[in-house]
Amino acid sequence: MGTAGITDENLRAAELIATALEKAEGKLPPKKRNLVQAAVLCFAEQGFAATSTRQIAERAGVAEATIFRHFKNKQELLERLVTPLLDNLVLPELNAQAQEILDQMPDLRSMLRWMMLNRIEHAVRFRPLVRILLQEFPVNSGLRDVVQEHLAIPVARIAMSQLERLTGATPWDEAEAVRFVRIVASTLLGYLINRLIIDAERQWDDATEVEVMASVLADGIMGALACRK
Amino acid sequence: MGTAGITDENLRAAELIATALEKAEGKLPPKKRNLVQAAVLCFAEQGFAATSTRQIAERAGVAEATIFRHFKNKQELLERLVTPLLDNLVLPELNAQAQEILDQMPDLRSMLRWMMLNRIEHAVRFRPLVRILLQEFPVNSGLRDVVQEHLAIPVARIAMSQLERLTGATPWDEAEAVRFVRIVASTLLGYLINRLIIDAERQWDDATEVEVMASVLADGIMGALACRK
DNA sequence: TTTGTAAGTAAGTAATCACTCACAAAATGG
DNA sequence: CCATTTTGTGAGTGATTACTTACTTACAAA
Repeated sequence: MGTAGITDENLRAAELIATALEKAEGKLPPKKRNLVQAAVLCFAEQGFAATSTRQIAERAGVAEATIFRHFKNKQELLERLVTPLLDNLVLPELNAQAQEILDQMPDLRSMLRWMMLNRIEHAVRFRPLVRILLQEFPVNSGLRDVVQEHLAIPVARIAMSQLERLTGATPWDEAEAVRFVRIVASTLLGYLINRLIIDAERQWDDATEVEVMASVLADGIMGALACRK
Repeated sequence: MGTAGITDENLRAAELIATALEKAEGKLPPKKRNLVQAAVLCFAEQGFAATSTRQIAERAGVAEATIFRHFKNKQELLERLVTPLLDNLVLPELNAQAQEILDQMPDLRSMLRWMMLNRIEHAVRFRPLVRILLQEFPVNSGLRDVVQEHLAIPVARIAMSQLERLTGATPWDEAEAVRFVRIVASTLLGYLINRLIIDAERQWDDATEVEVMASVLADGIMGALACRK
């Protein structure tokens, strides 16, 4: 079955997300755990506004009122799903493990290659969460703020320092660096949209794809810096 | 006022969209025209699912029933907004005017520069439409099909032929070319998301931004092709 | 055993949803 | 002028919405 694999993967991802949430909030009561998993799947499949609380409750095998025992409203259910995950899962791992490895990368191309593979791996594991973020980002200003503060800003900070270290560009032009970071982030984001949403069924060879992206980006950025001089 | 400018721009864009729609469907009855404009604005601001038919009708100064006089349901209202615009506005202009100019571009970098500036200009003019497409793309499969068939495929075809002409790469590796097209499209899309959604208030100097993007991409792609040999 | 609290729910609430219908006004064509 | 079609609407439809209330059950500490 074409989609069955992805459905299975999403189920596993939802469990992963619930477990990750427990690390932030302490052990969840069983029905609250079910609720979280069901909500993740519904929001990812249909979007936030198109998902009803009744639907979430049914999928979780729980009474609708149980949702409002644990979350004050639907919006809070969404944000309490996303925020702790970004804070307790994406960021610490980014700051601790990744920072060290990144600092050992000898050149821009290796750094980009490792960073992209690492991010893709995570996005695939937490696919439903990524879908929710992509969908709700433009329309849900509460969520947009969360993503900006808890994801975009810290990531940009790390990216800037790595770029400064590896390009050896002096004097350091911050405005231009922001443009480079945006190009790299856009390339990765565009790949993820293809990989996770548009063409999720296809067998993707991440290593090959990343090799091309890292090569183009590293060459391009180095070239742009060189001809400025 | 910070947002007032954008609100005004959106109002003008909605009129533009309605006028463009008239080229496809013939002159619209006045209230239908109002409805189209109101729907565009509501969908762009809040998303499709979060917008009620009542809200659209009120904004258009029209009875709710009038919507269903002209459109068989809410989903059809959305698709009848998007499809004719892509077909009668984006595509012909892309095929006729642009193809000639593109063919005269001497190198990859100039081609990318012109193409990106051209697309950005259009995206800014039709900002609400772009927002709708970005928002509903992941969640609305009907709309996704429309965008794929009426936008992505034709655009990719043109991009591939230009890339083949300007890189002078032989033998021509189609799989690799798709990757290049994806990187270029991702870069442009990422810029548009920043420019139109995340940081819409800011004064953007498109020429400068495009110069950097075109430079990085052209250098990167040429470099990647060269070191393959 | 008592007491307090957290977890869970059946049965509601009023409001809102997309959509229909019967009918009037206006435009159109002969 | 009449006949027909198009455009527009007020007043509804039943279904569904997010959320509440009053209540029971489970469980742990005193």
